[in-house]
Amino acid sequence: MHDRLNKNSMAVLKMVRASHSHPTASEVYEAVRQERPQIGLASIYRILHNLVEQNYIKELRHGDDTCRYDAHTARHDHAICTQCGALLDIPIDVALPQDLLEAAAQATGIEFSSHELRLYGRCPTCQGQAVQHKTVE
Amino acid sequence: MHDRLNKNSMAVLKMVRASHSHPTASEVYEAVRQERPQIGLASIYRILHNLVEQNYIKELRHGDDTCRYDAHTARHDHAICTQCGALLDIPIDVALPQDLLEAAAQATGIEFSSHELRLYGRCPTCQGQAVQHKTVE
DNA sequence: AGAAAAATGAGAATGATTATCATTATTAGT
DNA sequence: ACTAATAATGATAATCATTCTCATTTTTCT
Repeated sequence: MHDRLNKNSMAVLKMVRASHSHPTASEVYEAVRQERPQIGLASIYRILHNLVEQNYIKELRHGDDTCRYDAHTARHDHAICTQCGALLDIPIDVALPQDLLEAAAQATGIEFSSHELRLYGRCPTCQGQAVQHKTVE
Repeated sequence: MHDRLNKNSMAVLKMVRASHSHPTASEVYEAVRQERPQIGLASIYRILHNLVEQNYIKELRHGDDTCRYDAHTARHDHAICTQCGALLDIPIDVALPQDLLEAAAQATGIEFSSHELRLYGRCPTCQGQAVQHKTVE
């Protein structure tokens, strides 16, 4: 565990930071290959795990079986499309009442440290597709 | 797609309902095998998917790579242990202000239909273990 | 009963992730 | 700078949850 990042790690971190679409390990691999063609997929996984452990990035999981990465490490909330599964960042700060969060935590006995709000519904793209679908048929 | 459940499906549903621990497909398989020893794992997966589709149960996913099932289909929130990954139901209704949810949905453009609050922190078991760990060492 | 349709289970296939390990790069001590 | 020790790398095999395939069995309908 070192503090300083080497070239491979820097390339991975830069890629995740540049992407706004929560890339998967494979997507990171394909993008980083452009700059560092000799890098292996195993290193991508290793480096992503290290970056998560060192808090440079966060790991995201939802519906599908691949996990995604996000360089936006500050606490924020997500919207999940019930049709296509897309995971969107909620771009505003949703200030939930602290007392409600604490009451909920107390009800389970956990030592409350953070939270996330998830909204479910059809994303703008899928709403558009649904309309188009109807008019076409 | 039928309305009526057959014996295998009933056995699976009963097991998921009886369990309070969000069982995985393998756990359901092992438990259902006791009553119906000839059942195959493929059927467990098929039946679980059908039950989800027919809204008898819900599928849950968090940190690990296995998906879990829950017969508690009413909207409710979860607490996730940051140490062991346990997913606990929050046993009270957390009434978040509707206007905040709607504002958040509007910010992403999704057609808001439901939501889930996730709390993160150490679960009671892990809190206990941490204390024990310290006194032992 | 008998034909058609659906469900079943055994095992193979898939696909993301992890482990292994020989090789290469980096660091530390002198 | 020179070597010994240590860590990082990448190719490939292994793992494991889940899905697919398909021949057989069960159910449904008449």
